Amino acid sequence: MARPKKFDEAAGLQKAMNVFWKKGYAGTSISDLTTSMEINAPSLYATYGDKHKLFVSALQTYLQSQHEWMRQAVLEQKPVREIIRYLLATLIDATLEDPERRGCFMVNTITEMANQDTQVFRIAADNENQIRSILADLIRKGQTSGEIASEKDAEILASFLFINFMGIRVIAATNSDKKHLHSALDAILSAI
Amino acid sequence: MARPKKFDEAAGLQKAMNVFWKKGYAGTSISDLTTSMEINAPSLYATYGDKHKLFVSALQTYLQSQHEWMRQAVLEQKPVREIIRYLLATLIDATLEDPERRGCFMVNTITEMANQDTQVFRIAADNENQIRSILADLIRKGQTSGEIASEKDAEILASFLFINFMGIRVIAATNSDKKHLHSALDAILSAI
DNA sequence: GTAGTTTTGTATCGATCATTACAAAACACA
DNA sequence: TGTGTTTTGTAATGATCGATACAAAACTAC
Repeated sequence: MARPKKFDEAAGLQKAMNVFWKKGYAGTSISDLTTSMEINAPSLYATYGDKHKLFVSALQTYLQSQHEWMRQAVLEQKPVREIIRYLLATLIDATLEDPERRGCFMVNTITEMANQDTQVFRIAADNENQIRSILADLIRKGQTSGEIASEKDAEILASFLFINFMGIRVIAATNSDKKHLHSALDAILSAI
Repeated sequence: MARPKKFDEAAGLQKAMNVFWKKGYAGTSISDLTTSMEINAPSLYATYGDKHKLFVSALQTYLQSQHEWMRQAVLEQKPVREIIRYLLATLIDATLEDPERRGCFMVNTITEMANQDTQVFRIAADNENQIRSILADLIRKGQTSGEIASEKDAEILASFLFINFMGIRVIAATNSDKKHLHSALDAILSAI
């Protein structure tokens, strides 16, 4: 019935995500996006809406893959502490191995816009709740199996872990000392 | 010999800092700055250089006050754990009480630009070294006084604390649950 | 007062910003 | 082979970007 699209919508969104991730919202121009996505501005607007809508879509794409990865890791049949160490260690390694050192797209977005963009603020708050919930479940699992002292408050430990997730993402953007970062994991785990 | 300046240079820098802190580097326009600083563009350029130079000056102003505050706190004649708790608690409260929820200017800058601006990268790395050094000294003080187990590695504990400083600054930008954030401090301190 | 120096205000620079009008191009279906 | 529909490419919109040219204004030193 009509001329078909020349590009893959999901692939374009992925490209957009990578640009926003690297340069931030304000630092990314439509020209940056059309160049990277290899489409024209009218196609971008027709397909993804305006810049802000595309940004939100890119962010949610990122969060989905992030959550999926975390849920996968949590399902593993391994000691809970090992899972937690794996999560933290993988965050460090991923950040250090990224040649562009982009850190965490969600953290970058929070620090850039959460205080000025209510939609972004809600997404960030929602993300925190989801991840804290995953972590709290994991800790409760460790408590029922006896790996973690059951007197401890799982919600608080989850918050503590979440703080360290965020902190590691920031530090690893400027500190390249892999050994040093990994050794901090021992301190983190000692609090659990 | 000449017409004197109508505005206070240091006060203008402070105003600029507050704007950059809230809106970030890319998100701040020269117009935003001249409006807030109540000077004209030519005065801004003549006094502070270009936008990037002004930004770096603002960031260094921020870091100086931050370091001064921390060095002051560390000098207090109180138990080391109390000092650490005070530092963390004050960070939480300051972030929550800021009506603009700007978080930490250094963290915001790292996540916005450290991967694209070598000067900012160096400033961030230098800041990390300074703060980690202050924290390591504090921990060593606690070890000589017997408050902290001397088997522990002071440098690693300092890194651990630094991670939590950064993490708290990010979280407190979107999570307003003061009680909850404060209760996470117990977990942090339990690792020391 | 006058000369010399610097800051100020105005007005503008070319470049780029996000967004869109418009028409040619490319397909599906008849 | 048309007809209808949607995407594409080009080109442009007004607005704003960072940065300055220029001259009037404001001060000090003489």
